[in-house]
Amino acid sequence: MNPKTKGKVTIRDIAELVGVHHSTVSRALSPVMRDKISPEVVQKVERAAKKLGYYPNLVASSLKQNRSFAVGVLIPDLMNPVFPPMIRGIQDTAEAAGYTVITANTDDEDAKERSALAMMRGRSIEGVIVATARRNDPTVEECIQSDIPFVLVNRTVDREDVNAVVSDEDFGIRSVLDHLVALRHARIAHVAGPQHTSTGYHRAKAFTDYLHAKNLPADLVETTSKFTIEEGRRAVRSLLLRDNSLTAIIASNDLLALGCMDALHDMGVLVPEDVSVTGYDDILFLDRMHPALSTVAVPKYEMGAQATKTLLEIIGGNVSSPVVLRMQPRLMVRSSTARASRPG
Amino acid sequence: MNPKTKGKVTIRDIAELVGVHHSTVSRALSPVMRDKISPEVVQKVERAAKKLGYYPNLVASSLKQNRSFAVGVLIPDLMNPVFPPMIRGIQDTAEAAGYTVITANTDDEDAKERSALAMMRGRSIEGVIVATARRNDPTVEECIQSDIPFVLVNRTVDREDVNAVVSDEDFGIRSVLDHLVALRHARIAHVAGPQHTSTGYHRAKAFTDYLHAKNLPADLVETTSKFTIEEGRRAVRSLLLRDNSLTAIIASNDLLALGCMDALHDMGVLVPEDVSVTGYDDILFLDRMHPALSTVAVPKYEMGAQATKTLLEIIGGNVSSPVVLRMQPRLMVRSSTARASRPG
DNA sequence: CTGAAAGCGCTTACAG
DNA sequence: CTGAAAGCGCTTACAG
Repeated sequence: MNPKTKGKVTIRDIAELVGVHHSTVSRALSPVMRDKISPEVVQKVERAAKKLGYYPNLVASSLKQNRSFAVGVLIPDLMNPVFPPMIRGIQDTAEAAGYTVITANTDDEDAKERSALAMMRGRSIEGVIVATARRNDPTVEECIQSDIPFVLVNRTVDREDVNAVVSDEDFGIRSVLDHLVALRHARIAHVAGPQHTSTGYHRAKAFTDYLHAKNLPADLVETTSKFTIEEGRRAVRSLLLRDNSLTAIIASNDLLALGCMDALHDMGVLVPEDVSVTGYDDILFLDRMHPALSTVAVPKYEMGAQATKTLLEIIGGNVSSPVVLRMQPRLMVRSSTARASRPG
Repeated sequence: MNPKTKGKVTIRDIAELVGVHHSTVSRALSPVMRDKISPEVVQKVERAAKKLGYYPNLVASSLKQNRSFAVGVLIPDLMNPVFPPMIRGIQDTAEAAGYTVITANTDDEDAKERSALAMMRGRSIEGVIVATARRNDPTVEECIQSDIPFVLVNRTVDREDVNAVVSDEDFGIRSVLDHLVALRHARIAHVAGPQHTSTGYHRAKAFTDYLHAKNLPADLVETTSKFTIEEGRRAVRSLLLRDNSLTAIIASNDLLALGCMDALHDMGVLVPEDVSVTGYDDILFLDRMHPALSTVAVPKYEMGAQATKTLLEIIGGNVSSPVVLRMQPRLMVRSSTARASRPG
């Protein structure tokens, strides 16, 4: 049962027990080399391995093969509800391919990002999935410089020669605007996310582009410095101070939208009777809130899974030229949006 | 800038550049061995390392030292909102001590649990934090057998010679019952969690113990097979079929409570006017729901942090005798509980 | 089909 | 204070 404590059984112990060279044991245990070994020996080795409670030492194997079968993931904060589904998608896909994933939280701080990447490089990760990218990102530059395979997810960078899996922000924002316009809203505001992120930037751009195309005013934009509830509160107050004729607010993500609803509630403004509010991402439990937040659902799990598949292909050398994959998001109409209180 | 691509710079490259033996480089780069090397050499080595863009190969170092500076974490599912804060507590604490964490989802399936542990052992993790324990758990037995340092978190096992960080279930359930009794509830039901988990079991036990002590009936207990919303729905229907005089339901966790509220809503039973409902854990956004769920808050981040500290101490050889740490939970009264509709 | 040898990049007693 | 050697547990050309 427990022949040697501390899991110190090596390939040499098996070799000794079976009476062959340890290189033969190595081959017998390797799925790809196994067919070069006689079936009887393979069987003996397997039995002995089981009997001794052998676990292959992956770190020795990594060192020799110069592969770690590990990938890194950089996210801002695990506690932000957008990420768990994305990471689960990454983990499931990586694991199915025999890879381990190492996740690090950067809190969107440059120092943490650098040290996380350094740690990952030290662990010889074969590639990295980056969910923390800013439009101009030093970490991404480092990956390019150092030839580390990487795929961006959720956010991307301005340069277009990289692999990325993002949501189609333009489509998402247009769906929201179509919906709001159909509800007769004319004074629509935007609580924009940080402009150094592709999500914040492209959603804001989609917003103004749409309104300009329809000859509607696009002056009601308040930019935030972080995708947080607090920033959402602040933005709404500032917006209402500037112009209280607005009847709808499109927030750049759900957390900002939640902050908007909080502040509106505090000011006695009713959602959706007085003002409609929308979010983006479709995080957990939005449908149970009061009012239930209308939002744009992005396929978080699938994005993680897809990014991982792409990364694994790059690692495998199937060097498709860089491509950004735009996943189609879906408008979720719930009860935070209604007919405009003051139709345009 | 980029002297060698692919991060292949080794200690030998530095040695060559500086003109010393590679073992000297190793010493100069090691915080603990550094003082055995002349300051000038140390400086030269550091400069050369920076110039060449050197990253220490942690896998080689691990192999030699037989330490990996990595710990494993076993959780059921990252997407269950109880876990992200716990894992963040684990990651922050581990990282501060120079450790990397590898997380695996087991979906409470035995096969996944075993293969996850096998993978972690292969990666020479120095210890593991287990959030998936059943009261009688083969994985825990394996850790004991194999002398793998481990700490349980959230759930524990029946045997008491293990380290565990859990919430004080008895205290938590008593707080809820005190609150409900003060609101004049007399027919109180319990939607119990799976009895093979310590949380499900101890919360149920606390429930019946309390009522017995107060000479109140404790017959309204419905046991579920999983901590899920669906099981919560099912349990409530079954409970109401058995006895519709109940005025309050204590669910074993928040997900079950959410399911209870859903089913009650579908049946036209008002919460809290007709029936009060409570949860356990205090997951994200409960305060924004409708009605806001009263629950027992457990310090998830702190539990993760504490479990990690304990694990690191065990690894360090500071073998305090096994101790289970019971963190004090806190009753959060919100709007899903109110005065009994039919006082006892 | 199998063995013997070399080596992945480090660390660390052992000398000096 | 520094060098030379050995070795962590594997894998894999090279022979046979």
